[in-house]
Formats: sequence, structure tokens, C-alpha cells
Amino acid sequence: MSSRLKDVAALAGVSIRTVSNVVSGSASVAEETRARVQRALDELGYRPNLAARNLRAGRTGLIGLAIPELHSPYFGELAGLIVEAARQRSWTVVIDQTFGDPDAERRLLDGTGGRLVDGLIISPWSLSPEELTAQARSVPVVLLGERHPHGLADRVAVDNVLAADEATTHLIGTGRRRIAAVGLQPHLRNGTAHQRLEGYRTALRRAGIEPDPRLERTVTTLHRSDGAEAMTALLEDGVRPDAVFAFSDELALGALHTAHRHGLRVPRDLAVVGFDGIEDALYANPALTTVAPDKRQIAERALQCLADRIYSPAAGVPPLDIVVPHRLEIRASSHAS
Amino acid sequence: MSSRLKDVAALAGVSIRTVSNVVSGSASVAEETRARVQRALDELGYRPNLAARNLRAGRTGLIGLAIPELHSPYFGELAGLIVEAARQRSWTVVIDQTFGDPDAERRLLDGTGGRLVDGLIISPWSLSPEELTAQARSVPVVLLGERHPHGLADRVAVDNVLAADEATTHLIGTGRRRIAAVGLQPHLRNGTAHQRLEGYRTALRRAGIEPDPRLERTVTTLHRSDGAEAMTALLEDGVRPDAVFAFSDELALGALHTAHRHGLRVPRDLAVVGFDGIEDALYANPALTTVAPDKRQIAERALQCLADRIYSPAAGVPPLDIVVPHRLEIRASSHAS
DNA sequence: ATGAAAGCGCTAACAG
DNA sequence: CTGTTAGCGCTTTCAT
Repeated sequence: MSSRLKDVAALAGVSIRTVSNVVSGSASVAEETRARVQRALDELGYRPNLAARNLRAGRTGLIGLAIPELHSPYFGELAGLIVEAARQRSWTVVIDQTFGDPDAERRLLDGTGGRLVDGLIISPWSLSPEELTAQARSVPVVLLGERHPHGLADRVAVDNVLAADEATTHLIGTGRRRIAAVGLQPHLRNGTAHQRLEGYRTALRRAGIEPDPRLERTVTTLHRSDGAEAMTALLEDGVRPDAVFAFSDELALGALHTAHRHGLRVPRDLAVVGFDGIEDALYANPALTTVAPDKRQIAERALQCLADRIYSPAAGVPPLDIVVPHRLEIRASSHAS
Repeated sequence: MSSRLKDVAALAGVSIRTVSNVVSGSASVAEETRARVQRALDELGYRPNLAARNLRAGRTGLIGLAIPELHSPYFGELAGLIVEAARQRSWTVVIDQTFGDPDAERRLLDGTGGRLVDGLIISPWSLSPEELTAQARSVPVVLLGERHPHGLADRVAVDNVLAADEATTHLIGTGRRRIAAVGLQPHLRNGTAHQRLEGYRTALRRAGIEPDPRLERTVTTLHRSDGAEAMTALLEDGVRPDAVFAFSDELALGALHTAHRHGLRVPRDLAVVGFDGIEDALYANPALTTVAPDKRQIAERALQCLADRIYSPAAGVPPLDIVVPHRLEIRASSHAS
């Protein structure tokens, strides 16, 4: 088995306390003693037991990251940035995938299953803002994406309404009139898709175009296959879109794929715009125009919020609602036809 | 602050022991007592302190997953599967990104920084097999991908030589003769790229084609941008490839992108095959042929190895070298020209 | 069926 | 500068 401070102390012929001091480097230790202890440390291959340290400290140095799924590019990229931002603050990240299961989201929020992490970053899919509010919270929480009406937790997100408006306005500016919206998710309580729809409709109306319900398409998930199916349905239903605004890049890539299969030329016959700014979008053929949230800043701000809550004294600070900037990356898929 | 067993016991008027029994549901408790304790539990919103439980148990229920980067699709997909497979075994995953830094890989393997996880799954990039062997190990380790010559840790991987041979043979079968290999990484000690190169050359020679060094291309990383650059270089160097076998799907997608830009038609003018079986490949335009490792099985087997090492009594079992199946997914990007 | 108490490995307050 | 010891919150052995 692995050795403990006691073993090292015995071997070096000093007290446990001295070994602890050498390990932590905190208090000063006589040079000769330190050398002897260090030798014992090396000989036994001592590794501190973090469970014990955590119990003692009352903190674990772990933060939870709860996202719907790790395999989708958006969440993969975001998770990578969060893990890195956490590491810079000497935190370690434990990852939970909720797959949009409302029970899983609830369980993580209310801490059933035990208190392990010092804080939680969660990107909720299935819980409504009201339910998010209702959940008891055992540690500081940061919400990604979802709005939190009564402000009981910090929140970091882009302005979805504005971003969708900009994307749609851009399409209108390239001469498109029959712009489909792909990505409605009425089965989820989550408000993100709704906000993007709102921005889309607002932009249309501003341009004097009345939103056509047949151009607004529901999807089950945000994956490429859903985008491909929605595109197929749009083409088969004969609603003749001249552009697609997809609520995720994956949906957009699926739509692009179907468009190619049907012999449509992008952007000549059909313009396509996505949302998320994933790496794939840049290398798609043609390169995909996308609304790119500043993911690095999302990660950074979320961790900053957690750090403030965890380390700062009182719980006096009111919940923050942090709006992170986004950029409309215009690429070949939405050039003028 | 959060409440402890002691607080609940005091409120319910029972001993700590009884509360613990109710929480764990292990020993039998009188129905009336249980109800009273449960009420106290609910009232105080008791959440077990996992650090304490871990210290007591001598295990943390955490396993480490160390991968070069989370944002790349292959590792994102793999990490998602591993997190899910771990959850089914009641383990939680903490993620480390090494970015291929040899020091980071060493540190994780030898447990410097303390013992937190019960086991470690690591996908090494920069350490040579020899170095991997030399590292002291504080917990069971499973290596993904890299061969471990002296067999001091379990290893799970596809047969890279065979898989590369198959991919190359497939390209030869479509009539290609000038097949470029993109993805050599001589600056890394890791042997994966070398194995794929070996399979590639073997297939060429079997078909009577002498490998042309000018068709073998080095990359810095396995990202799309590297694939795009390598493709540009291939075209500018005038070596006129009629096919590209890329050692990752990302490289292949980058190459595909560049090919399109240069007006080449895939697969007519150029066939492209990737490696990894990522989701993007299926939705690329044209859909990308790829060597797809059974990632679910990689995750499953890796966790099985850890479980055996962690729970099984003696360390008698010799290290396993598990070869996971792969499939050559033939798609439009490599159809006959 | 329940209570009392030891002890997991570590840090830090207290003593010397 | 270094030794002794309490105690973090939990599980479990030993008693009752």
C-alpha cells in the first residue's frame, strides 16, 4: 500500500508534523532535517492522500461541470476551455453528462448523492427557469445559457435574441426572403431555442416579412442528423426556402449535407447560417457562416463567478447575469446568391 | 453551513450511528425511528460529505481521464463514452488535458500532486513507450493507443498497422497509385503515427508500389488546419497525389477543404480517407471514408480493466493488451474515380 | 435495534 | 525549530 506521513516520519526519525511541513513547504525546517525527510519521502514514494487533505480543509478543489453531452462539438470545445480555465485556478473538473434528463439536472443541482464539488457549472436543457429556481443548492452554481428569472444563481450567456436577429438580418441582406428557422424545441422547457426564434421573427418583421409557420421547424435534438431530417422535410414539403438559419452548427451542417444531396448549390440556391462557432463550421464545404459566442470568455467568466462565490466572505453579492459577446462569422455558405 | 450526521442525530434524538444506517440503508432500523430520522434529514437538507466518506473508505470513486485535448472530436466522443461507462459503474470522471505535454503526462502517471483518483486512463502523446514504463504508478493505469513494450500497464487500442494497411489497400483498389500519407509526427515519441505509416507502406509494397518519401507528410498536430496546410504543400510541391490517407479525420477534413478550394473534385481527382470515425466524417461533403475504431468498446474495455485492477484481490494478473476492432467505413470521398 | 468510540490521513493550534 | 494532539465527517466494530 501507499505510505502515509506517519511512515515517512518513522523512517526519517522525526515527527509527523515536520514531515508535513516539508511536504507543504509552509513552515521553516532546518536544512539538515529537511534533507533527511526528503530522502525518506523519496524512498517511500510518498503521495499525499487528497481525501484526507480535503476533509481537513473543508474543500475538495473539485468543481462539477454538467453538460448535456460531451461528444457534441460545441460542448466539447466549451468543456475543454473550462477544464483549462479551472486548471489555471488549481481546480480539477469532474464531468457529468445529463443528456438533457431533467432528473439528472435536478439531482446535480440539489446535491443529492452527496457533496463532492466546491461549485457547479451547469448547462441546463430540460429544466424550466422556474424549476431551476426551485432547486435547493448546496454549493455555488453558475448557469450557462439559460435565463434565470428570479436570479438565484449567476448566469453566463450570449444575448440569444440579439444574435439570432443579427443572423437573420444578415440573410435578409443577401436578398433572401424565405428563410427557414431550424431548431425549435418545444418539448424542452429550456428557453434558448425560444429566444433565438424570437430574434429571428423580430428580424423578419422589421424587414416587412411575415413569419411563415411552415418555415419554422422543430427538432428533437441539435445533432447533424436532425438538421438533415429537417432539411429533407423542408424540401419535400415544397415550402421552397432560399435560406436556413439553424439554431446550432450541427443542425446547419446536417442541412448543408442534405442540400448537397439534393443537388442544391450553397449559397447560390440556398444560404445556410449556423450557431455556436464550432471548428467544423470553418472547414465545411462551403465554409459555414455562424454565430460564434466567445466560448473562452464564457469559460473564464463562469469560473470567475465560482471563484468569487467560493472564496468571498459573505453571500451578499447579488446574482450576476453576465452577457458574453458573440460574433457573426460570415463565410461562403451565406454569400449573396 | 451544511449539516452533518451529528446535527441530524441531535435533532432526531438518536445516535449518529442510527442516522448513518438510515442514510446508507444498510442495517435495519425500526420503522418509527427511521421515519423520525428521515424527517430530520429532510428538514436539515443533509448531504453526505464525500471527502469524509472517501477518507474512511480508502477509495474516492473517482477515476482520472487524461487526454491531449477535449475539443477535438475524437477525444470529445471518446471522453463522452468513458464518462458514461464510468457512470454505469458508479464512478465519476475527472478530466485532465495534457496537450501532449510530456511533463504533464509524467506528472499524472507518477501521481505527483497527490493521490485523488482510484485509477487512471491515459492517452499518451509525447512519452515514448520506454518512458511510460519507467514511470512509477500509484494507482492502476490503462493506456489508450500507445503500445507498452514491457507490459506494465493494461493497454487498449486498435491494430494501427492493420487498419492503415486496409485503408491504403482500399485506395489502391479504387485505382489510385500516388497515395499521400498525411500525419507523420516524428517530434513525438508516441508510436501511433509510426504504426500507421508502417501499415501504409506495407500495403503499397504489396501492390508493387514503392513508397515515395515526398508523399509522406509531417504535421505538427492532428488538427484540420494541419491537414489543410499539408494538402496545400502537396499540391504546391507538384507531387500530384491522386489520393490522401490522413492519420486522423481532422487532418482529412482539412485536406478536403483545401482540395475544394483548389478546385479539385473529390473523389474524381482526389480520393481522401481519414482515421477515427468521428461524426463529422459522415456529414462532410462529400462524406468522408474513415477507419473507425469501436470507440464504445474502447471505453468499455478500458473501464473493465480498471475495475478488475481496483477491485480484484492480488496484482497477479499480467497486463492485458486488448485489441479493439475497427471498421473501414467506405463513403463517397473514396469512391472509384 | 441502538449507542459509544476508534480511526481513516492530514493540518494546525498549542507547547516546549 | 520540532513534538503532541485535536478534530475534519464518516463508517463500523464492539457493546448493550
